[in-house]
Amino acid sequence: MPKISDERRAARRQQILDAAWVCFQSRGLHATTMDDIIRASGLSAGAVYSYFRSKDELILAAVTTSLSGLRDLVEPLFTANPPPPPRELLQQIAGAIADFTARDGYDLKRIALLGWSEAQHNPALHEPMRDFYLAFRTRLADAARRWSRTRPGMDPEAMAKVLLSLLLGYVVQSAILGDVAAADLAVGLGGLAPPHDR
Amino acid sequence: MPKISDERRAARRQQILDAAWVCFQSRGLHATTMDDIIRASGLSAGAVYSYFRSKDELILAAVTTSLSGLRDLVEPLFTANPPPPPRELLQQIAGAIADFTARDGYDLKRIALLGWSEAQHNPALHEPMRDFYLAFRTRLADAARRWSRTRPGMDPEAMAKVLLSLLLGYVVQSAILGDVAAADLAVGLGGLAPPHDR
Amino acid sequence: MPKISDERRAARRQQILDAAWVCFQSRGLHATTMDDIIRASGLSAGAVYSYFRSKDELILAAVTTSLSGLRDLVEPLFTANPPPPPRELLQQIAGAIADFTARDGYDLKRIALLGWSEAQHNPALHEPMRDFYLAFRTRLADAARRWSRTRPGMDPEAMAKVLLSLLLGYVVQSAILGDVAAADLAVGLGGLAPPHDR
Amino acid sequence: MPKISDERRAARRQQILDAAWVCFQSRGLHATTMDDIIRASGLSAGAVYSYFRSKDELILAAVTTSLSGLRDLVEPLFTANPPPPPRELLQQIAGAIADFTARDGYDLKRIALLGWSEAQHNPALHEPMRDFYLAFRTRLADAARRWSRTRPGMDPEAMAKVLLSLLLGYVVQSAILGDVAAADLAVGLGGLAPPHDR
DNA sequence: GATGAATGAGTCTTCATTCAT
DNA sequence: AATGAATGAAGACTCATTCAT
Repeated sequence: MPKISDERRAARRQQILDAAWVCFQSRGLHATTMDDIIRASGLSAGAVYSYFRSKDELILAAVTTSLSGLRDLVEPLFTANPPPPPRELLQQIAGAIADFTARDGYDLKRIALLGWSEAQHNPALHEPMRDFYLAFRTRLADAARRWSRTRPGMDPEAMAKVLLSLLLGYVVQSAILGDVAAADLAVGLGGLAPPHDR
Repeated sequence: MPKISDERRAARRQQILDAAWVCFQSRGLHATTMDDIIRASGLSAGAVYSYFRSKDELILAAVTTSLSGLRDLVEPLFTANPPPPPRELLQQIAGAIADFTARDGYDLKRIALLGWSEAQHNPALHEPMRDFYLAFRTRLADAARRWSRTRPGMDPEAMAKVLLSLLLGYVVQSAILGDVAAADLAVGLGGLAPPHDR
Repeated sequence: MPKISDERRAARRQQILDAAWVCFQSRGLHATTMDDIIRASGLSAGAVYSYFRSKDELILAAVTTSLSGLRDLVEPLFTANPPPPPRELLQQIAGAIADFTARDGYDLKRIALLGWSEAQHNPALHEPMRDFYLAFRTRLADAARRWSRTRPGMDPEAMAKVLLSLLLGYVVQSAILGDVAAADLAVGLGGLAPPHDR
Repeated sequence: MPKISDERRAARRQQILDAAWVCFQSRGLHATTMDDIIRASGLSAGAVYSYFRSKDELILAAVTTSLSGLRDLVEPLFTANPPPPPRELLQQIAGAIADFTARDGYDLKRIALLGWSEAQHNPALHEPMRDFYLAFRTRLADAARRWSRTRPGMDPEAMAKVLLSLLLGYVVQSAILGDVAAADLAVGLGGLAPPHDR
């Protein structure tokens, strides 16, 4: 076979990555064997290893690819000026996460947990993940800063931390309990916060 | 009469469980070998296996023990009548999680991620975990219900989902970004919610 | 099984080493698979790996063990005072090498070639081998120095180099052509050297 | 008519062989992968395989080519009539081996060890090698026979074995200890042999 | 003719678990 | 009851070779 085109190469890579996602999701990162992925990808061991040097590299690629896919989905939501009010923005992002999930048959929410867990002991994974969530939180803080203009005295950083927690927690709760909808966040948030408490 | 008293047995079990936690935390659930745990526990392979039939059983015990430890810590916070206002309760629980973490040198927040991840593919783990968080959320809904009395029109179930998300997300964010304090939740929550958004 | 005695451990090690020698000799260092050795040793993979951490370590042990075995056999030949004349010493050492060979069914001469070859690209092997042959040559130079007393003007270092070459070359020639006896060295040496040439 | 001229074919073959030598020397026969050679040769896998059917064939060609290269270098030394005296001939041959070594950046002495080692388990390699050294020794015996005319009672065959041993051992000692010069052989030989011993 | 992507059998090594002593 | 040596199935990865383009 002569030199393969770049698109073909990229397509093969994606084909392997997709196979990996499916396996990772159904068996977990470590319980998935290379053989699982190889079989699922429909390629040979050698072919898979010519695209990804090791299982670790495959895990890294799978997680970072997923991260950047999520970013592409969420990024547009931050361009509105002025930003939608907190609860609406929250619902939009949570909705985007849920949509991403539906795509291609694997559940981002469940897979996110795998990545977070792995990142605890895998610095090569932790670093890009940290960068991603930091950048994400910065976006949220930007929005919070603009909300705060109309009502001073707020702490945009803390608001961003709360918003991010809400989203991350939504993912966890969905993965474990499975009965949380994006809309619940907005609705539930309405009942909390001042002036009700205290 | 057993050659080894029940207390001694329980102590041995805990000794193994502690060793397992330390290993799990620093290496991850799957990357930790039984040999790691055996060595860390200071016992022999046979001894460890006489207390836990398999690695899976050890993982299960480690996770459920940790879950019930957390419950014991959080439970008292729900007994106050009337319950503290949302933001205060939130901070108390988050504080308890952080305290639990500090205990014994292992970080519950980081370990929680391992358990959630594992539970995605381990039904024996998923079930008790689901039960735990469901019970936890019920507690939160109870509190929400009582808050709602003074101000009707709220949705206690949705409020509980938001509170739980906030707490779970706090754990994730702490584990990945590491710069979130229990107090941030209360502060940040103040800036969100009505009447500001719309 | 309780703790194994040191002798038993050493015996097991030797058992594996013997199996390795047989395989190495008949298949070569690299063409021998760990599975070959495992099967030949009559133990399990895990058992073999509990005695030798890797194939490289096994190769190293096999070669250095053989080297020190040879040393033990040759060392006594250097204790005679005064040393036997060159041709006699040569024949004694070559004879010892041949004897070593006969022992236990593997041929040191053929195996030596494997070790030399491997040492070219394996520093961990090259170093002890270099040390061994350097020490060996020092012994030869000591003997040469004593011969030189009765007839000055000789160069003991060069004589040692020649003697060592003769012995090493005897091994190579035996391994490749197979028709050289220890006695040939002494006989043939008689025809060379002054005053005949020039 | 072939698309590629015979000279071009021969040049390509040599190009591959050269690449192989460089790889073999620096990594060893087995540790060198076909990919190493392919890359070093600057050709494609298919091209290399069109010149050599297998790695074994490449190894065989590399060794026999090297052997015949050495023969071409040494052969002229045997044409002198009468032959130079033993020590001088020895030094000339050893010098030729060293020169061959210097050529093209690979060291025949180190590579010879690889070939000898491989020949132990590779009959296709052992046979031509045996033939080569046998022929070489015959040349040496011829010379010895002529030396013996002036001084009867010598054993030309044994003398040839000693000379060959000396040369082979010189190669080994150079490869392992690296501090032997061609001249050492002649000098050292002077101190051995009768009438000193006995 | 040439290319180099793909193949897949085979290698080394690990590790949960057992059981003879 | 306790020990820890032994087991062996399985996993990640390599590499000589082929063949579609």
